[in-house]
Amino acid sequence: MTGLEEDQEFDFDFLFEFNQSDEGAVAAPEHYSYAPPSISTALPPGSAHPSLPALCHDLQSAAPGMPGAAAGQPPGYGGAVDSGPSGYLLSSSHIRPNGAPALESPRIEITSYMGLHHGNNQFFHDVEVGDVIPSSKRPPSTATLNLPNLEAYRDPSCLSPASSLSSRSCNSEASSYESNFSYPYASPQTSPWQSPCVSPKTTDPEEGFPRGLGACGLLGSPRHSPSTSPRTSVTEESWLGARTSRPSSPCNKRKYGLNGRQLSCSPHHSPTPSPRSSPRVSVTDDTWLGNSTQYTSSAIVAALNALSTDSTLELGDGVPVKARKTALDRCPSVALKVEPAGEDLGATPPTSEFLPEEVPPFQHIRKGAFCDQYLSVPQHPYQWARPRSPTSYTSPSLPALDWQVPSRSGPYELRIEVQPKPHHRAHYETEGSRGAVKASAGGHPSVQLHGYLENEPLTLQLFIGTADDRLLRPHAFYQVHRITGKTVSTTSHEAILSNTKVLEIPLLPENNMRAIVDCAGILKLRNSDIELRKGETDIGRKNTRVRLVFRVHIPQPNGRTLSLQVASNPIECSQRSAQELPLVEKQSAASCPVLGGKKMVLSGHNFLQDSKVIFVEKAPDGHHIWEAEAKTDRGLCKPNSLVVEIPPFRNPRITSPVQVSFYVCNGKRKRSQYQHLTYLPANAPTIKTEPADDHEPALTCAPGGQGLSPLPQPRFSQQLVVPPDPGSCLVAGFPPCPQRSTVVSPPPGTGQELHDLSSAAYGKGTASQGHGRLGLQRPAGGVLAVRETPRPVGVHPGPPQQPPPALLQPQ
DNA sequence: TAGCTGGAACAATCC
DNA sequence: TAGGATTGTTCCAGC
Repeated sequence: MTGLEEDQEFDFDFLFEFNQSDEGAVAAPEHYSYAPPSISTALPPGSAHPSLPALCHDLQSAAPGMPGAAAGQPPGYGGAVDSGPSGYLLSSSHIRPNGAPALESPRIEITSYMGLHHGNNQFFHDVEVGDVIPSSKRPPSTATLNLPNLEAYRDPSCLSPASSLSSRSCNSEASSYESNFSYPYASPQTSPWQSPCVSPKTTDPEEGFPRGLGACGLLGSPRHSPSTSPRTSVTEESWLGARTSRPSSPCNKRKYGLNGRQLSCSPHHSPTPSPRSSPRVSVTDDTWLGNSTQYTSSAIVAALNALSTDSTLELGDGVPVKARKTALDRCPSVALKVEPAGEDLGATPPTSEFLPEEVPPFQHIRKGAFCDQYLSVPQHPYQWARPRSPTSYTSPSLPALDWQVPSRSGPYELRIEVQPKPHHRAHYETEGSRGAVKASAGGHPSVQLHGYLENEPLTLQLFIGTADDRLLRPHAFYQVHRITGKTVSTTSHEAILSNTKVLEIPLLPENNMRAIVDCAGILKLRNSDIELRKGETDIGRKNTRVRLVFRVHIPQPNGRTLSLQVASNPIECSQRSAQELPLVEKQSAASCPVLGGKKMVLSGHNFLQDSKVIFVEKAPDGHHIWEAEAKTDRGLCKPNSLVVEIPPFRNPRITSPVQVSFYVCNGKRKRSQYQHLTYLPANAPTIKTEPADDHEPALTCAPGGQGLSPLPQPRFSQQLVVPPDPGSCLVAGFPPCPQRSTVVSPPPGTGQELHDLSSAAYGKGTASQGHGRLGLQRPAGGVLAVRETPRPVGVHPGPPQQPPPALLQPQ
């Protein structure tokens, strides 16, 4: 329980309410006991400048409580943000005549880094080549500060696949600093013009900038691409991916892909087709992601991030995923701190919000320099530029996207009123949009913030999150895609936060703080492109399940910002999977007497007459220690429902509830996600077994479930101050695997996260118990936040904040 | 015409 | 290692 104690401690200390004041910012670090200086230990000799710590880290990295974590993390978050940034920014804001940031001497590393970018950076290169944007137009400051971001952001979209050669090499080698930067030049094939940014559509004023600052503006994307491009999405979609033709797999899959229309006609492609020789765009990926930063200490990257004016802009791209996760993701928060405007990152309002006069130097840079990262919004009653109360909205720090944030706190609750359909075929960059995610019953998902009585509109953030057994985090292979058009009634903005595209939707008081999400599609990025990112450890194959993650940042009277988050039920995005894999959306029972025999109705999709339902008990290490096939009533089997008789548990003498998993199997490799069910001791009172529709959180959530619960009860009790959310646990059935595994059924957002946590812990049985990889934290507001520690970065020197892999890894 | 959709071909990868 | 099964990605066609 040592660990537990520590966690608990975190719980209370950890804040998700970010205080715009130093106090708040520092809070986290303090709790973590992070020693800003710790950075130095992690950073390369040169990078360990005192100033960096402040800039670089964020909360993410370490699981609080972990020794390693403590050492690594926080410096950045708290201290860094508050102290560092401001000062740092100030100084950095001064731009050198040449556009390079006026960094202070100690930051030699950074300076050099920047220099590299400047000189070698693809970004710059492109710009020059493209000749699209006069250098004069690019504010030096912007260029300097954003460079990393730009690059990162842009690479994917702008680089032509052709350039991949170099990228590949970079990838593989990832070794030399030079190699990184070299490819732009090295590869003659790289055609700056090809940048997706060139998409005709981009020409649209609205669309143009949005894509990311970097993407377009900074790139100065010529946009002269053939207007013929049929897909509007090109621009948007390409932002991330390497746009090109095919390459997904290591080899080009299709002959025609290279020769065919893609090359010749595809509007997406740059006017100047890239030589076949460079089949892959990966360069882009590498470039944008790992490129510049990959050779740099993550800390430096973070620092750069901090320098970046725009929180939304991130260096992350240039950083190995791992690093990115740990450092960059948080960057936003850090960056925000820097922003005086008082915009919170998450709620990041469009830059447009700031009036030039009002905008601090950086903001200026941010806005003027590059196009906004935000897409312009269609006319709508809601004014993005609508002024916000400066006093309350100044909180600079916001939780990184991979932080686990509760869905409810105090009087507020962010709730998904209408869940999305369990299936939504995502579209590739090479395809046209497949439309917005819809609700099962028709219409679209909707989200509402309850308990908010102010008149100020807020911003609802939406991004695509994972739906696996691990903690919720931005999905590496999917991005939210903004849908526009006549059929879309909801206005939205796009922003990029740590490599993750975020859709920002207004939550208006006049709409009861409810938003109908009819503007969000899902873009699939090629596995090969993502997997090639430095440090990316996730694999795309069969990783086709996502969740819509909604966040809102509520300004508090005390100047802090309260962040709430809720995740939808899982959504299967693969065409084939959606057609073939069984899917359990609901289960009529959450628990059953240990002797079994109880009938349970499963609702979902793709059930077959010969579908089998297998119950399994997993050991902490994930091994199945018991398996039993449930009897199914074939006569009652329908494509959307299945009736099974729960088999008796292997040990009829259990004295405490035991949670097991089960799945529907349609054949080899055609299994549903794990669902959960709790066996109750024979003499124990049945907690409750209700139809899934009832969304009974109970059962599993009952304290009695301790046996299964990976996490100490106290933890949950604190978090789950909230009544079980209907949409959560049991009901959400579908994939919620992890979530349900817990004994608690928290609200969709929070709960899920928590569940994940627990499940992870349970599954792994590792350190998670005590203070596993996750940091369970509790905001000042009393809300706990659980955060998954960053995935270990394979390639780079782990950011200082990185905790020991073992502890960090959820799975 | 552009955006959505459903379906399926083709190729890489897995088993 | 060969071959079938899967899965990912792209293309096509219809609405």
